[in-house]
Amino acid sequence: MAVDREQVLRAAASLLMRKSSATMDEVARAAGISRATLNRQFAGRDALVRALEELGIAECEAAVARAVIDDGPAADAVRRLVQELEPVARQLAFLYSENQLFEGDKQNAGWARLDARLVALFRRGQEAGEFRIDLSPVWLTEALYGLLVSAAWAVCEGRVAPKDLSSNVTELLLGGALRTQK
Amino acid sequence: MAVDREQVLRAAASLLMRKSSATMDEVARAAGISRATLNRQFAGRDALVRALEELGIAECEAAVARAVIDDGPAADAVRRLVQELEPVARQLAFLYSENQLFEGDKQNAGWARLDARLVALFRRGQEAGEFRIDLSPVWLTEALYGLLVSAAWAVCEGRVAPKDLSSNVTELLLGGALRTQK
DNA sequence: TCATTCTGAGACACTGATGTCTCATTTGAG
DNA sequence: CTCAAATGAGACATCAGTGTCTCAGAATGA
Repeated sequence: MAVDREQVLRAAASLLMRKSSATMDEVARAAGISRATLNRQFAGRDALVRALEELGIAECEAAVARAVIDDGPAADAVRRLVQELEPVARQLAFLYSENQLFEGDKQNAGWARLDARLVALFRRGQEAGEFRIDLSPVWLTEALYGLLVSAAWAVCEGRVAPKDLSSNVTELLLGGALRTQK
Repeated sequence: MAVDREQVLRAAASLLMRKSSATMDEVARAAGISRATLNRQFAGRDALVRALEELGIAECEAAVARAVIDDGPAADAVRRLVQELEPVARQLAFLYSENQLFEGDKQNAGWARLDARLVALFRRGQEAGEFRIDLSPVWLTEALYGLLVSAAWAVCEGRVAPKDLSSNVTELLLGGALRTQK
């Protein structure tokens, strides 16, 4: 028995990303368990979404850790980061559209921690002369999230090849669309 | 009397962007009308969202037309486009998270028309040697949407100044985060 | 083997949103 | 002013989703 809690969360994320209005019954069926068991694991839909958020944050933080973003050139750090973040992109896309998470006044502090890490990375790149200074680190952080989510959607709809996801995000974020002579 | 249908739609968009789970009653109150009248104007929540989508598409197409994206350098066309698209960004952000719109098999053809226009713009830029060719026009289009939505969110949460929205999107999309010698 | 624990299926009541209706009131045109 | 049209407020039934419960059956471990 022993329901694999994490597997349930992954199935839920996968379904909810495509259909955020999915029923608890649909979520349960997608996870291969019964609605009763789903309710035993997560006390209500809200708790499920919160757990999803918690898992997403944890995986993002793990990705940040693996990418060792404080070492070496900031541009390379961004490349590693996006690479590591790629598997989390789908879940991020769901959480991104779940703005219910951000309207309460008890937002998960994990996002602030993550933001701080990324903002620090971009600021480091600016201070090292790698990144332009007319775009604020906060905006660059938001843009990174946004591009990641957009790319996940595009892949999900078959408009972009999965293998191109990470390079697309990285190249656009760092280099932009214009041709430049480096 | 004569309820201003468009004003109702704008109020609904403004509310639904922040709280996509808002009740029809809340929407009505936000628009300054009664729930009965709201239901007289839009037969059900679904019809309301569809009308919102229709309005969003129309405004985007109007913005595209005003930006005359087929004239002059593609980069300048993108700048004009983002400038014109800025007022629609909030509504776009709502529609972007309303993935219910895209799961049915009767998607609004307006999106395809818009996509085609933008894809053509980026392709033109590539053929003119302005844009790099290792990022597909489809991806650049998705990235434009994504950055616009991210920026709208960032502004909405006070992380980015409203006046910087358009330049942030344009600069990042075209030039990227790296410092380059042009 | 037995006992414990967990699961699945179904039934149940409850809640909240929705759509519809009525009726008094207000608005605006003629 | 007069009247038709539209609005607001409220009541109402309906419905889908939810959370809880029970019970039988399966899995697990001693």
